[in-house]
Amino acid sequence: MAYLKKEMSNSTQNTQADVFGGLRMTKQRKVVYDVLLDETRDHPTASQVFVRAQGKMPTISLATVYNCLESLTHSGAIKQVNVDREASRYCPNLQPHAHFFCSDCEEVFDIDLKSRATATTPWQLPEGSEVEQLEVTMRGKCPTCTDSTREDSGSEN
Amino acid sequence: MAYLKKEMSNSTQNTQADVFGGLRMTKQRKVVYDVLLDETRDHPTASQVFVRAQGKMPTISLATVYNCLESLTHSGAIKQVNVDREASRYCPNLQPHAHFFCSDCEEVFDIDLKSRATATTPWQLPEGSEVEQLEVTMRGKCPTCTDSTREDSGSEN
DNA sequence: TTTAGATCAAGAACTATTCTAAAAAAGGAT
DNA sequence: ATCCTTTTTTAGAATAGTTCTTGATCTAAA
Repeated sequence: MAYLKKEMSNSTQNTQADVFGGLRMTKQRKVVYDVLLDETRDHPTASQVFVRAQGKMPTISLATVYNCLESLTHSGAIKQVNVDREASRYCPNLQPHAHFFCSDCEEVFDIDLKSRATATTPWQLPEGSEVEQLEVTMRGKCPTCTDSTREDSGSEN
Repeated sequence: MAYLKKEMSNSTQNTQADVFGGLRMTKQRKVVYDVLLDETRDHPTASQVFVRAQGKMPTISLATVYNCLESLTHSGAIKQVNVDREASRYCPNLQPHAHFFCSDCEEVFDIDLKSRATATTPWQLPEGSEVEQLEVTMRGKCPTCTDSTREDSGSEN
């Protein structure tokens, strides 16, 4: 809940209005946001968010989930993650990070920057260009799947 | 045409069969590939490739363009580039590189690696993970658009 | 309480892409 | 060359994810 703030308007007392970056935090938006925070943190798609959100609020609609995901993304509360042409996924991790998709177990992992590194470090950017947004996605095998491929046994934890 | 080779089978003489990585180079595939090589190198979408291909071969169909782009991608002759949820774009540059999308002029630029750098350099990959594929896309303003924004004048070339 | 604007819900519409089925083309063997 | 098999092409239908539309509901402020 770290990214939610009470609105501190001085002339009115607020009712429902938790806001994030000027965005009114409605019941539905909160449910959607909570799904991303609460559950397995597995970068769910809109439909997956929808199903989980229905658990908390049975009347919520898919269109609303899309709306909420969009407004949360625009306000900067969450990030939209695209891999190839697959359905977009959503992620509440606001730190700069990359995404690793394991082609075996199909899970998504957040990859952090090395300390003191920036994502643009290895790239020869033309002078004068201004990078506003950067997305890095990797495909491959996660350590667990690399292990189990090696002999099909090796489950040490 | 650097990536096309004549098939060197020793028992048969070949007719149409230029191949790339085992892929038969049919008329249509060649047209599609040539569109990517010949023209403005602007990372066109499938529909744009289709229009340009029709210029060279009026009977070609959109489905075939999709087929060709897919087989060329799988054979490794070209790369598919995805940015957000927009239509896929295609690119014949096989060197490791990132893509920069200018939000002003909407053009796409290839960004090369700094010498001796690799794309994974800044990332803290868990030990044992195997990266098979890496995609880096940036959004922002290209040098030209940064310039012209600064004063709306500055056209020095 | 009224009002104006924001948000929600349900379903239709849209778009890029993939699938299907039949026709055409290509390659190999006779 | 001719037959046979496999690959490729074509055109249109189908699909999936997402966006749009419309009317209803909610909210904050007056």
